[in-house]
Amino acid sequence: MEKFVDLISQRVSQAFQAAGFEPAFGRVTVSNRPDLCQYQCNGAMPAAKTYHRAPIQIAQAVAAQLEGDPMFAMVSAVNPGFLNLNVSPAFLRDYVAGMAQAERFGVESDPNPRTIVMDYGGPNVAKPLHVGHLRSAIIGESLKRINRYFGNQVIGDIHLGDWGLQMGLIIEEVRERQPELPYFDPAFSGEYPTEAPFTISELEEIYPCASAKSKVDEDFARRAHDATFKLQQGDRGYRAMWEHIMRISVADLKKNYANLNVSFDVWMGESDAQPYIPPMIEDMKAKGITMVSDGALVIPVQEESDSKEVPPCILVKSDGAAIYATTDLATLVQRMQDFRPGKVLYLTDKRQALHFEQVFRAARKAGIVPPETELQHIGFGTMNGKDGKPFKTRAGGVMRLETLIAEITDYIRKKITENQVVDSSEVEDTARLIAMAALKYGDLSNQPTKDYIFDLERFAAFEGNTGPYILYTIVRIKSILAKYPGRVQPDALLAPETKEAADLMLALTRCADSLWQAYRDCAPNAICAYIYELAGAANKFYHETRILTEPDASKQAGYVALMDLTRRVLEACIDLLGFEAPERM
RNA sequence: GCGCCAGUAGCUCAGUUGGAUAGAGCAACUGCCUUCUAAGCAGUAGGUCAGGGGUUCGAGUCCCUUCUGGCGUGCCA
Repeated sequence: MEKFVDLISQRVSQAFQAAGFEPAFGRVTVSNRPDLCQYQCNGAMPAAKTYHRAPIQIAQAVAAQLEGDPMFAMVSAVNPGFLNLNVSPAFLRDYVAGMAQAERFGVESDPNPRTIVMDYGGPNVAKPLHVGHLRSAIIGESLKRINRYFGNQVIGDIHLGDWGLQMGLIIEEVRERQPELPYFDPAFSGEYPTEAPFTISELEEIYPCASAKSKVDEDFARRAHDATFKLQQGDRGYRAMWEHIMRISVADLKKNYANLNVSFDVWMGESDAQPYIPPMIEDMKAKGITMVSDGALVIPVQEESDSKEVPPCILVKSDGAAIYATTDLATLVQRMQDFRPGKVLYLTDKRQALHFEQVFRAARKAGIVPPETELQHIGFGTMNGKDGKPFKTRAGGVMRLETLIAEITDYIRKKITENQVVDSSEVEDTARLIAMAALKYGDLSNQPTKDYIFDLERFAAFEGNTGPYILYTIVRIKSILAKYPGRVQPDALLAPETKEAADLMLALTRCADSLWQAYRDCAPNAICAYIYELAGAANKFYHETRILTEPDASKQAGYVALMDLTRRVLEACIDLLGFEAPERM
């Protein structure tokens, strides 16, 4: 379906043309003065410049063309040259009824869908997920769903950090603790044990311990580097140890992401890209785009138009080892080969912006991606504590994601238990759903690129602009629908008789605009802003209209149809954000 | 040093290609539950849009400049 505001714009553009002006001036927007009108067109003012006439005269001429049009209930030209518009109840009703019966509310897909590889999550194996991983997971999951909604084929790849120095650190630390293990015996030629010599919780303790040690103990740091190198050279024992680490860690990661309702289609990692590195580097050398600088092999990526200095992309460090840029490039080679994507979208902390700029330029120079394949990096901001500094536990450490989720869930569980609306058997599931809504809405309602302050009590509050408020609105509607004895008939919608009904319908018509904006700008926050507006309109209507006691059956059916469509739109939107609503709360 | 991002109500944030009186929420205060979930609704109060200059009929929005904060700036990821 054509967007509601576009239909109005088209009509007003015709009127501009009929009055002898460029139709392009007829663009209509949602009114910023809802007390005066529903929609406005400001085109008469720029047109005044072109045609050397007073803006109010132009507005009046256009208004005259629209006189009596069934689309509008009110058209007026006001000083200095605004065109104020109200749509007619019948026109509004028909559009909303069309939405109710259309597939996906009449929101059109992208006419040029692509295959999109999304790189998000990015956890390191053997390190517990912490709050720093939250944003990538939440924003990534939402963008994946939004891109799919518009018809793209999206492949979500977790891109595990499974090949860097941290693997050497872990291996070296395990060796210090258990030197007798066969993995460390170069003479050992038998089968390695199938059971890992550590559990997930031991593994999670080993890494921070080794990492701290490497910062004070130079000799240990050097041995960890050696271990990393040996692993990368394919040492049999180290490889077996690495596989243990991977198996245990990935199982734990899957569990944790499942708790967040975040999923990936592909569980590949840095290690999977390794085989692509040597041929890729040979190819780059053959193309003559590399050079040796300070002992490292690099690709210069500085461009004439740069206002800043862009350091070269390092492929091979002076010690002969690969670096993350190398791995990212090789991963790109792999992705082009496996998926032929039209777009590769990366979600990481915004501090990596320069790194991706370098990698993208190097990839273009090396011809790894064709010109038509888009490379995009979305750098998101940091999640800060109430003090405005990166979020920490009270003790000053990094907070684990599990802990954070448990804290929010506890807080919510306590509140819903006090309210006693939810059956005790449903408390746990309901608390989890509300906690997810609180956490995800709290994050997604901010612009992805900005830092934001995480405040448990604010996010989990049941009032104001929060996830729980949205859920509460849905639950209230569901409650009415459950008590309504008849069947919901989308076509029973009636033209609005009250301001509340008209405002709710107008809010519903804006669904497509918000979803498109979220899609175009990679901005789930546009959906949050929209459903907050829609939920507000729904609550006002709910408050002003008695539905279940309405004696007129056709009016009642109309109200129910309106409520049901509102519920469906809200539920579709929160699904795109990655959470869902309970039956009661 | 250079580059990028940010600065809007006490706090947390919106603010569409430049449009009318800069919007929400929280906190504060005031109303509304014998009636579909009051986790709601209605209202009051709260602003030098960091400062200064410029472009424009019109600037939170565009340009210049100053200040403040954050981040980045070749061998960590």
